[in-house]
Order: sequence, then structure tokens, then C-alpha cells
Amino acid sequence: MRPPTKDNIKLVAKYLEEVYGPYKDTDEELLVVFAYQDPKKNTFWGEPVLLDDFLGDLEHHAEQLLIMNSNTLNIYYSILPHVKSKFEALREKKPKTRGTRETAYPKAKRLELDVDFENVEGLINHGKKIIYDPQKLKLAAKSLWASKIKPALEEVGITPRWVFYTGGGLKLVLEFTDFVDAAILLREFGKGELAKYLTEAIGEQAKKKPPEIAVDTAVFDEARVMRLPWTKNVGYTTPEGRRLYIPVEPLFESDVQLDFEEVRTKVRAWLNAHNLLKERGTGENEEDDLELWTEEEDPQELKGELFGKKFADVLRPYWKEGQRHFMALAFAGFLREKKIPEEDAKAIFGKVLDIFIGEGLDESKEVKDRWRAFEDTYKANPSEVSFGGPLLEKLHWDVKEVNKLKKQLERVWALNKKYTPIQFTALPKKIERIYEDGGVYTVFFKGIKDPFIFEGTKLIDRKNTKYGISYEKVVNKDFVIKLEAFFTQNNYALIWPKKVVTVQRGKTFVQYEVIDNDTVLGIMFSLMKRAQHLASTRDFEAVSAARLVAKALELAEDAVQDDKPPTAYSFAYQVTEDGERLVRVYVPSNLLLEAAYKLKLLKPSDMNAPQKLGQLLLKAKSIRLGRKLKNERQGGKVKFAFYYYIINGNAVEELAGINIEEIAKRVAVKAEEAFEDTFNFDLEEALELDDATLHNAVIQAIKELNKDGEGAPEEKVVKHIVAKGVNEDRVRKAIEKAIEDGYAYRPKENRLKLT
DNA sequence: AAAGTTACGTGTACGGCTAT
DNA sequence: ATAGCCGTACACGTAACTTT
Repeated sequence: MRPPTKDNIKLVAKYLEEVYGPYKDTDEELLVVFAYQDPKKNTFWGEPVLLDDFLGDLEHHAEQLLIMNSNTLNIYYSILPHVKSKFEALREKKPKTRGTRETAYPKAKRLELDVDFENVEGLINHGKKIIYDPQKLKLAAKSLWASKIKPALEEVGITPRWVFYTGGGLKLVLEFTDFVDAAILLREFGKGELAKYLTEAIGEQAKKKPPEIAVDTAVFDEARVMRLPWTKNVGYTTPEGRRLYIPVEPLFESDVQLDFEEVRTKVRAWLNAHNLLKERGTGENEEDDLELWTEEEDPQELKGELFGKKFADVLRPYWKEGQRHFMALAFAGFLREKKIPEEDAKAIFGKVLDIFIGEGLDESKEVKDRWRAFEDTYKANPSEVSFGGPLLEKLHWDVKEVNKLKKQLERVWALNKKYTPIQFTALPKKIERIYEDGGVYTVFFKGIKDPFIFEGTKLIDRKNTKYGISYEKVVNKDFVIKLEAFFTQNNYALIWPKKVVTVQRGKTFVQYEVIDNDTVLGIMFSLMKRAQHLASTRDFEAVSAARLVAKALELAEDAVQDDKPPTAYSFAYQVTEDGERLVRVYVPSNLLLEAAYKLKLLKPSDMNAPQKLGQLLLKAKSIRLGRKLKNERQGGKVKFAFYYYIINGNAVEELAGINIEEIAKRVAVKAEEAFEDTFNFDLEEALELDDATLHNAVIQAIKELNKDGEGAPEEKVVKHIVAKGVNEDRVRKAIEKAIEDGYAYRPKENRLKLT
């Protein structure tokens, strides 16, 4: 590549001054960070420069950056400067860091958006790093800006400061008059509202969402680095393999600085009008709950609030008319027995009553009676009151029943011994309670059994995990938690096979049909809101999965057309070669419904919910299918093995309702030719290709391919089985397992022999 | 009554992939 | 290098039940 021109150096210098200049008089010492990527070696590293040094010698630094670019490196700049002390502390551990969210300066006045072209045939393939026709791509980008993005932005009063063509798509830069909290500007507005607006508004203009473009929401990360304008995008090639150097150039420039509140109001108004703005505070959206706060708490109500709810959960089934008085006596007896101070007990007791009255399980006019029961208990001689007394004597429970309930109540109260609750003025609603003991905080989150234990803000009792804490979201100043921890649960609806079992009852043997959860086939699909990937689906298996999904959807539709949908449907799925063997698959429609409720696609209060279910299933973004292959016993415990297949939602939408042969054809067309014959595979065979079968295939292959007696060449063994349509990774794992289990060994490198 | 069994729901570990 | 997401495998807790 040619050395940088003077013009380019000046442009880059001016641009970076615009990016970092506003931070000049910040009270903290800041660094600006540049990152370099070598696409040939696939290395990536960050380099910090003191902000003041940088701004004091702009053209020199710009030239250095461009020289690096001319040495075929991709050049990126951090969208935010970083706090020097924090960055350096991180750098001691990670010498090549480009900074994290924690080290980034928390104020911003610019927003950068990437609008990328997805893989479009004949235009661009990101995975293969191929651009088919650079001229055409740039034209497409220009047209995308002029015909779709510009009008969409104008509608909400946005004029970008810059629009760049970056090689893979467009970069929009918005500039605001003042600094805004980075989390609000980047995440709440950029990622949450503006990205949504653009995606929808562009889609609206094109009548429906154009599949070939996407707003990259990952760029709203404080630690992001962005491709530097006027450098060249290095890394793409032509289909023939010729390296392309695509200059990042502006398509549009203005000097507009936007008023953040004004713009945000307009975007929110548009989203609101299109019913896309998330309702805040309804509790309907769990994500929003994280940003919501509980009411300020009265310290005296703390215990009542916490234990009341938990006790109420235990007592609820027993709080029935006719025995409520005695239950109140017994409960008060329990509180007294546990030596709970009267004031605390009062709060707890009162809360339980409130809950039950609120739920219609008790009546306001009875409140006096309940309180009298409580007061009598606490006035009486301790030896005269007990939990069990009223239940045994007045309600004639047996001892076993009394003890069972007592155990449950004790489990609730055990929390009190372990932790001392502390008061917060308000807590995020997702947090149930926080306890403190010598600077160690135990935090209970709603819906998660195990507490999280923090020292200050640092989580100490759990390793960094995806769901735990490692990728944090700031919930309030004191606690950071990971958003996803609360949303990743899959909501499965099960499709069950049936089988006939023989069971001994006394001396006779009884045969009956049961739902077989265990041995033959377990297929489940869930209505996952987010899963969109098709990545690891083996095509030939996708066919069988598609068949099953389509069938399940048909069933669901059948179910909703019926006035009184039964709890399960069955159908004869396939007749095998050996004769009349039917595979019966059952769809319990109540479980499908439950899944829909969990996903808040339907409301349990909706009388027509079952009738709406079928349509919703068809609209589900994606469907996840699982195949349960076998049970395994290890160390006396039963372990399960599952294999999952995912089908893209659009595909399902297309596939559902179409007859099975059609489905097979459609998927086959999309598949690679090499897989063609596998589409004729027998469903039975696919369903039974479990680990044991794979193991046998491995053993067989080693035997067959050991022609010279020196051992079968490992790669040949792998190829042999892969050719049958088995995922390569799985084959390699099976080989390792065979060796581990002592069936095979390596006489020398890359050769396999049987023992 | 205690110990064991079974089935199920839910949380975690970790690698692979993407992006810049 | 870092963030974020998915896919896979698996561990753990517990309810309901049976066996000892």
C-alpha cells in the first residue's frame, strides 16, 4: 500500500480532534486508545496514548496511524477515552488490553452506529471475508443511506454529523451538544431505542424489514473500538483471492449538533406510536424490572415483608374457610415457639394476613379474630402454646401432617438465623433481599434459589460465569449483575412418545401405556425468544427435525381448532420397513400453553388463549428441538444425554403446514450437494444414531481401515464416518472416548488400533 | 423414620463463534 | 483483546415416591 498522503493525515487529525477534543478539560487524567488488527495473523492489540500528548501533536499521531494502516493493519479508535489509573491497573494484568467498560470514561457526546450489510449473495460474505463487487457494494451503501436511512433519521429530527462507508456497510456518527451519561446515551438510547427505531423504520419504508441490512447493536459498548475513517479496510478479498483495500470515506457531512433530550423524545414518541416502546413498570417485561425500584422501605417492615411472603407461600394451601382461625393460632404458636420477638412476629403475621386478604383467601371482617389469636398466643404462658396444638386438637390432623408443615415453616425461618437483613432505601425489584455480615453481602434475586455473595461490589462465592456476574450490567451504584441471568431459561414444551410397560403388582403383571420420558425418544421444542442461529444444525438432521416440528405445529393447530382441546394429541408418525410399527408422538397442549404463558405471548386470563396458541406457534421466532438419545448410569447416578437441533424461525414458518415431502425437498435444495444422499435417510436410523451406534461405527471403521496392520489412519477413520453424515467434532470425540475407555489406542501418531 | 429412586426444572462451565 | 451470544454437557436441588 502507498504511504499516507498529507491530505489524509490532516483529515484524520481533524476527525480525532473532534472525537477526543471535548475531553481536554476533564478533571481526570485520560488516555485515548487505538487498536490494531493484523488480518493475516489474526492478532489484535490496543495501544494507549495520553490524551494531552495526543491532542498536542495530532498530525504526528495521525500519520503514525496511517503508516500502520499502510502496513496492512486495520486501525481502530476507542469511542471513549479511558481513565488512566484504571486502564493502567488493567494493563498490568493484560498488557495488550484495549480497555474495558470499567476503564472507559463514563461520559459521551457522540453516538456511532454501524449499519451493516448482511451476507448478500453476489455482494458480500463476511464469514469468508469476500466482497464480490466493491463498486456495486459502495453503490448499494450509498443508496441505502440516501433512500432509506436518511429519510428515516429525518423523521425524528436527526441529521448525522458524519456518514461513512466502511467497506462492510455504513457508519453513522451523531453528535450532541452536551455530554450525556455514557450508559444512557449508548445503551438505553443507542442500543435500546435508536437501533430499534432504525431497524423498524427502515423496514417500514421497504414495506417489510429488508433482510440484507442490520443495525449492529454491539457498537454501543463503552469499550468499543471503531474503524478509523480515511484508513483502508484491510482483510476482504475478491472471490479470486485478490486482497482488497477499501478506503473508509464520508458519504455525508454536516456540522449539526443534536439536542439529546429533543431527539430522544421524538424517537420514543415514534416507538410509542408503533407500540414498540417497552412499557416501564408493568412488571410484564422482566428486563425492565431491573431498572425499577421497590418503594422505600420502613425498617420495621423488613422482616414482615421478607418472611411474610415466604410464610404465606407455605401456609397458603391450608388457609381455608373453616380452619383459618386455627391456622392463625398454629402460626402464632410457631412464631412464639421459635422465640421470635413480638414486634417482628407482629410484622410477619400482619403481612401474611395482608397477603391472604389481598388474594381473597381471608376476609377483612375476620382480621380482628386473627389478631386475637395472635395476641392470645403471645400473652399465654410459653409452655402452653405450640404450633401443633391447634392442628392436632381442633383440626384433628395427624402428627405426620403437622410435622411436614412445621418443617416447611422452619425452613423459611432458618434464613433468619443465617443472615441479618439490612435496610436499603430502595432496591431493584429483581433483588429480593440483601443481608450483610461484616462487609459481606448476601444477595437474593427473585427466581434464583442460590444467593450471590459479595464483598463490597465484588462477587466472591461464584466463579465468573456467563449467567452469574462476569459480564455485568450496572443496576445501581452498589451492585452489578448480569442481565441475562434472569432471562435465559428455556421454556420447554414437550412432545412425548408413548410406550407400553409391564409392571409387577404383587404377584401379577400388569401392562399399561405410559408416557415414556426416558428411553425411546424425547423431543422437545421451546419457543425461545432469542435463539436465531442455525449454525450447528446438521442439514440432514434438520430435515427430520423439520418434519417433527411441522407435525407438532399441525397438531397444535388442530388442537386450537377444537372447541375443547384435550390435554394431548397423538398421531401415527411413521411406518417402518419391518411392518406396522407406529411411532406415536404426543403433544400435551397444556404444556404448550404454559410455555406461551411463560413467554408472555398469552395471558392465562385470556379465555381464548388456547385458540390463539396455534397462530403464535407459527409466529415463534425460532423453535428449538432436542433429541434425547440415551440414559447412562455413572457412579450410581442417572445421567442424560441430549442432542439439540435448531431450526430457523423463518424456515419453520415456511415449513409448517406444508406436507412432509415438500419440507424435505425445500431443505434439500438449500443443502450442499455432498449431503444430498443423506436426505433420503431413514428417520428411524437418524433417531437411533446415538452414541452407542457412533461408537460401533468408530470401532468398525478402525477395523476396516487397518489395512497395513500399522493401525488405521486417523483422518481416514474420521472421514469415513463423517461421510455418513455425522458431525466431525462428534466423531473425533467418539474416537477419544473409545481410546479413553480402552477400546482403541494409538500405536503411533495419527494411527488407530483396536485393543 | 431414614435412605434410596426417579423425574424434572434450573443453574453453571466452557468452548466456539462473531464483531471491532 | 474484549464483549456478547450460542451450543453442549452436566451438576444440583427437590418433590414425590418406594424400599429398607
